[in-house]
Order: sequence, then structure tokens, then C-alpha cells
Amino acid sequence: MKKISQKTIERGVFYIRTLEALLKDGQTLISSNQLANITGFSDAQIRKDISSFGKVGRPGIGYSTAELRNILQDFVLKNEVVHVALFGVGSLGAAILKYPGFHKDGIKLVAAFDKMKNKVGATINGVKVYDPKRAVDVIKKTHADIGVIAVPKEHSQEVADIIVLSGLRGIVNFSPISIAVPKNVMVKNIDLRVEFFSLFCNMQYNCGI
Amino acid sequence: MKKISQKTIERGVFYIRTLEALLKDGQTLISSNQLANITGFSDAQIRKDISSFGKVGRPGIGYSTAELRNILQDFVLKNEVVHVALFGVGSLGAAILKYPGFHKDGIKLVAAFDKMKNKVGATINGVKVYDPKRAVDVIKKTHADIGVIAVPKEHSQEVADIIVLSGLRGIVNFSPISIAVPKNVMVKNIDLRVEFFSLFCNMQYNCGI
DNA sequence: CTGTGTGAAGGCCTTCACAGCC
DNA sequence: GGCTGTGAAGGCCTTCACACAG
Repeated sequence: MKKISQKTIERGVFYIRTLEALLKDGQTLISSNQLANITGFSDAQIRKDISSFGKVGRPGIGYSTAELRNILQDFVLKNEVVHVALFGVGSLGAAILKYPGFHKDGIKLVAAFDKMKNKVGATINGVKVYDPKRAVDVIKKTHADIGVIAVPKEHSQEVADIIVLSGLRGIVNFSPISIAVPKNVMVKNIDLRVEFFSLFCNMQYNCGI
Repeated sequence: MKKISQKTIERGVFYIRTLEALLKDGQTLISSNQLANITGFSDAQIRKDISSFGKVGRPGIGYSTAELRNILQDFVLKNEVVHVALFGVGSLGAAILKYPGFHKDGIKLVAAFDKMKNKVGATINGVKVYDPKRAVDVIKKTHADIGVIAVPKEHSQEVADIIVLSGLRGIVNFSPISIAVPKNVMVKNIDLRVEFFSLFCNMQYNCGI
């Protein structure tokens, strides 16, 4: 089987999200050019990406929106559901719990954890909040795939350790400090400060030229 | 002046955040190797990045933590403060408003907007909530640099239009659909679904090999 | 003429490897 | 010994440009 690059996969997820919006609008056909205008990627890029999944489009016509969506889903998501365990039910954690469109789109929050006694036992948006001490157990029982760190930065490393100990191999880290994990654990950092700053810097550079 | 790539800038912001944590721990010296272990980038990468800002380190010794931090801040952030206008004070918007460490670290939330009458006029974490109709005015008065979209996806395009109309040239879009903007406006999409999925896919690929 | 699929070309970015300095 | 700074090499990714299909 052909090797598919991580960049292609990331864009693939983005295409899926776009195609789904188009399907809702009743658009049955889409060209690489139109997709390019919507997503901001180049049309050649998009055709190349799609070509790694086989010959899907019809020359002179374009791609069937539904067919393309299905094929991307087969290859990129493999029609699996990602099970997510959330650590920290503060304002950010609560926002994630309330994030719309998870359940229907292949993402399932299976458990939340918080140290605060008054939060343990609660059910938010259908997700139960547990004591972090029970994490290893609960994570195994709920078949979580990835852990999300949304705790104050003072505790992010200890949460990372718990996640690793529970056997998870993927972490999304919202806390603004780096965490140390074994090499076989993938970490995706989302730091709002970094996002804001890098956008701002890029703005300055692109205007200057 | 030398051209500095966007990738270098993004990593630069990440280095700054790491150096600041080290400074807090009282570490005055740091080598590219240590930084590599913390951040996950390669040591060569880090040296190359830093070299675009001049000769900062001392062979055999390493970098002065404080000096490196200052130089990165000068070049990457230019010691400026990024002024952010937030659209949507739902659970995600509230989480952003409460995100710790903004004010002291070069990011300043200058205004929030929400359609809900019962939110307009409130002050959350020192940030006033305005009616979106006043956006153009308020954004000019508060000298906002970038806009953040944290509204339900049904309204994200109309908010994007308002932001563009207000003269902003940078948008961070948290809503899970693409927005259409003029070419000179930079958009950074943060879609939790995309993040979760792409992490999950990458996990599978890296395990398989 | 419209639009896909794809080798070739080009560009960007990372890694290598080592000279030079402490 | 340890570490930085940097040309060279290598690899990855995007864009180009065109053959081919509708």
C-alpha cells in the first residue's frame, strides 16, 4: 500500500469537514478548483492528495461529493471512532465537553477527570466525571484512545504521567508548557499564545513583502 | 535583513514559552541539546533557527537562557503586544477569556462581542462585552490586531465579514467550517475534530511502521 | 472546453557533519 | 571533553504542465 504523508492526512481531515458542509447544502459535485477556493489549498495539492487514495474523480466533471467524502473517511479515518478522555473540567475542559458535533462525527468523549471533589460524579453533556485516581481503570474500561490535558499548567506533567501509565499513546496538550513523555507517545500541543503570536508574526511578514 | 521562515517563527514562539519556564526554575544556561529534549525538535534544528537571529550562543557553553529569550522576543515578537478581539462569549469564548497568562505575556484581550443581550455590558476577567453591531467602532478604538471566532458555526461567516470590515488582517477561527475572506487576510483554523483525528491517524501510522 | 491524474521540476526545510571555539 | 554555527546533502512537499478523459 502506498505511503500517505501526515500532511496529506491532516488536509484529508479538513477536506472531510468541508465536504460534509457541502453535502448539507445539497452539492453533489465538486471540482478540485472549487475545493481549493473554499479550503485555501491549491488545486494541484488537492488533486495530488486525493490521488493517493485512488482514482476517484471523473475528468471534465469533478468529484462526487458523497463518494469523495466516503473514500476519505475510509482511508483517513478508517471509519473508526476516536475515544477521548479529558483531564480537567475547568472552563476549557467544559468548553470541550460542550463542543458541538463530536458525537456524530467520529469523536466520542468517553470520560472526564477532575481533582475537585465537587465535580467528581457529575455528568456533563452525557460524560461522567471521575476522580483522576481511577484513571487507569476507567481508561481501560472505556477504551480511550487519546488523552486531553486541560488542567492548570502546574499539574500538566502529572496528568501526562497518568495518561502514559494508562497506556494511551496520543495526547493533546492545551497547557502552555511542554510535557515529557516516552518517544512512542505522540503529543500535539495547542497553546493559544503560540497560535496568536505566530499568526500575528506571519501577518507582519506577509504585509512587509 | 535575512528572511526568517514561518516555521522558524512558530518554533521561535515555542522556544520563548519554554525558556520562560526554565527561567522560572532558575536555569541560567541551556544547550541546544537540552532544548531539543524538552521541545521535541532536533538540536540541529534549534541551532539553525537561533542562528537566523545572530550569534547568540557560546561554543562549549550553550545559550544564556535570559539572553536567548530576549533576543527571540525582539525578533519574533518585536516586543509588541498582540491585541485580540473575541467574538462569541459561549463556553469556548469564556474559556479564552479566562485563559491564564495572557496579559503578562504579550497578548491582550481588548474586547469581546456577543449577540445575547444579557451578556452585552458585562465585564469578564476585565474584558468588556459589546454588541457586535458596534464592532467596527470598538475594534478601531481598542486597536485590535486579530479577531477570534468562537461563535456557533451558523454565524461564523457573518462574524468573519464583520472582522474583515473592521480592517483586521488576521483571524483565528475555532468554528468547524471554513470561512471565506479576502486573500490579504490570514486565517488560522483550530478545529478540535481535525486535531483529534489527525493525531489519531498519525498514531496509527507511526505504530504500523 | 472542463477537469482529473501524474511525472518532472522546483523549492523549502531538516539533518548531517564538521570546523572552530571554550 | 562539550557545544555552537553553518555549508552541504538529502528528503519531503508543493507546484507546474501536460497527457488524457468526458
